[in-house]
Amino acid sequence: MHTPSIAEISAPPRVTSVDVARRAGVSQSTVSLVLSGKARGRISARTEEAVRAAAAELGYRPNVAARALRTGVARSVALVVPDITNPFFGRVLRGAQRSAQEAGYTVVLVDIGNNRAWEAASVEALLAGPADGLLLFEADLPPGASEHAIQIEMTPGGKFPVVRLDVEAGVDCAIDHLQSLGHTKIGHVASNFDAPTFDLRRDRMRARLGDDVPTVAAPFNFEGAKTAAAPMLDEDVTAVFCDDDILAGGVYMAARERGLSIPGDLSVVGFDDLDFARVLAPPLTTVAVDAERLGALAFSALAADLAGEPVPAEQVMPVSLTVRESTAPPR
Amino acid sequence: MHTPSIAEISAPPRVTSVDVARRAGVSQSTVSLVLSGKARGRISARTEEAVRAAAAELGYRPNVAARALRTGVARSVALVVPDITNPFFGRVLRGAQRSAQEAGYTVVLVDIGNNRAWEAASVEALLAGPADGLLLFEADLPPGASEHAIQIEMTPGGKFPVVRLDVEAGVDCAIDHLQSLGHTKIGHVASNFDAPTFDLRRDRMRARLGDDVPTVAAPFNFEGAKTAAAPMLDEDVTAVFCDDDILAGGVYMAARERGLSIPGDLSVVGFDDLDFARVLAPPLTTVAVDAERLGALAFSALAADLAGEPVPAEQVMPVSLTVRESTAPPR
DNA sequence: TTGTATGCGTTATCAG
DNA sequence: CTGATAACGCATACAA
Repeated sequence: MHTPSIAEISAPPRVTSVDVARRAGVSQSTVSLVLSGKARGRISARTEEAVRAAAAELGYRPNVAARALRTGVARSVALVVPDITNPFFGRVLRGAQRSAQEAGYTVVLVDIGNNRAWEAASVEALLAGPADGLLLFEADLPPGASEHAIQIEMTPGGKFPVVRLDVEAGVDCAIDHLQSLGHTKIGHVASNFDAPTFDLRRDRMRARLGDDVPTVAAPFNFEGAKTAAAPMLDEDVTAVFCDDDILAGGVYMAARERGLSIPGDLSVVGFDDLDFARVLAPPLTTVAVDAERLGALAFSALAADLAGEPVPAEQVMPVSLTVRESTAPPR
Repeated sequence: MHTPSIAEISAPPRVTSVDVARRAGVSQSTVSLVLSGKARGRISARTEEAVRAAAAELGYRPNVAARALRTGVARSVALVVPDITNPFFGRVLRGAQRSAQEAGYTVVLVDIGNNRAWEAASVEALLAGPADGLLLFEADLPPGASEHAIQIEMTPGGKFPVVRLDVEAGVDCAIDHLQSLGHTKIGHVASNFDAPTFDLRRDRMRARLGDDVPTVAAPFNFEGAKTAAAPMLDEDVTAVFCDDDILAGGVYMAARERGLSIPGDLSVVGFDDLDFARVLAPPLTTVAVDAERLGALAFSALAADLAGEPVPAEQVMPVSLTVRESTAPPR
């Protein structure tokens, strides 16, 4: 029976490897050896057992700061996203965290908050931080920021390996679907956010439908997308492809305002398959992507890089079209 | 002109305070004094200037691990949330981060992922981590996990101060609104997630409408909420109050499936005012809460606690009803 | 098989 | 006003 003293209760009972050593009747280095798994064939089973027991009894937890200082690695990576308020990035983060946890890593999130001014400060904080590597979502960083990074949803050719969605295939299956329904007048509700993934969408749309495909550029929120998309509804189009489900939501609002019915008067296709796509009326046809897997894959790539293993310059993840009720033949 | 050597480019140019000292022609301790702002009246202005200049030229960045080891504080806090995929928590995180950044803190996110099994592991990782304090959203932690914590959306009386929304006022204004419209038969679409904030809603509903208020308990996703809420639509109710907008989304889906019109056949009120509430058809009347401010307030409380300042046992934040088009008089 | 000694980069105490 | 010097807790080369 162990009766904790007042001191133990009120002060953080920081127990160190020295405490464990004392308790187990061995030296501190032995404790370190055992607890970092390097005891194989060096420490007797009996001693090892004693050390583990002492550590457990004392509730020993290695001090990460000390370990990081000594080894030079923090076993932590940073994930930089444009807007954590967007559920898509939440999923990416979750995937990265799940994968990281298995590898004994911690991922710290840096939310740019769609705020360019903020970005500098965020990155600053991050650089000062103990991240061994970076997961950059649609972000570039000052050169020299870190040796190890993976870029997500960027175009290859830069300094770091990239992991991205097969955006071209996404556009293709959306357009294929619309065309097979009989649509010939298709518009593009594009994102006004300057990121390579949206360039890819634009280029693919033009490749498929010509350089003069009707286009509007919309901001990444429902209200803004609604006003930006409105002019598109006056164009002579029977269907629109939206760069993102958020933008599609804006189109729904604009259509409602004008008394246009979806899909009767206008077919709509989104991108991402966010949760709310199914509660829209009618449920949105959209390009589904596995955001969690994207995050997990990005982390794996970074982990490999940190371990000194080779990492492919580009990995692309498949996407697929989820057909719901926002698309129908033109009338 | 400084021509970087190969080594400087390929290896992380980890510059330490010793390097700065050498460059400035002073001792390392002088550098430390200057750069941690403790130079007031101890170091000459000339020396201080020289040190700063050297630090800037070299791009010096204090090593956080070393600092944490020496001082025992990491200037970092952890935020534990049930589900980062929910935009609400994204907003809370952003608020906390904004506030933390101003105070020179970093916030690391721990996403429980609605996964009870995962929770233990997450918490484990977190405890090993360098967090000075904890922001716990709807979470309890093993006692002794940390000395310093703030609980968010919990009931007071526990070990830690709490910051929460004025849920009772939220329920009240929702019910007031519905009653003033003429509704007398009001149902409750409750969350089946076991958290104090939902107990509060339930209790308040009963206080207002009697213990036999028609109730269903629904899971926190559209599809699940839809099936759980369906039976409610067979009840003799003309309006429902939903514990959350997500649940309200489920009600929309169920209503659509049965050919019920909102608000004609059924008035619906949500809670949280998530972004998608406005793109629903019709736009959702809901209790608006300032999630970012909630996060910011929670961090401030924790910072005060860490600084040894007193923290109120409970802080409650106001909410307000946003009336849109999902509510109308019963017919 | 185990223990001793050393240093990671900082901060902080104390002499000078 | 400034410079030695001693920890902080851990990992590891080397000695025993």
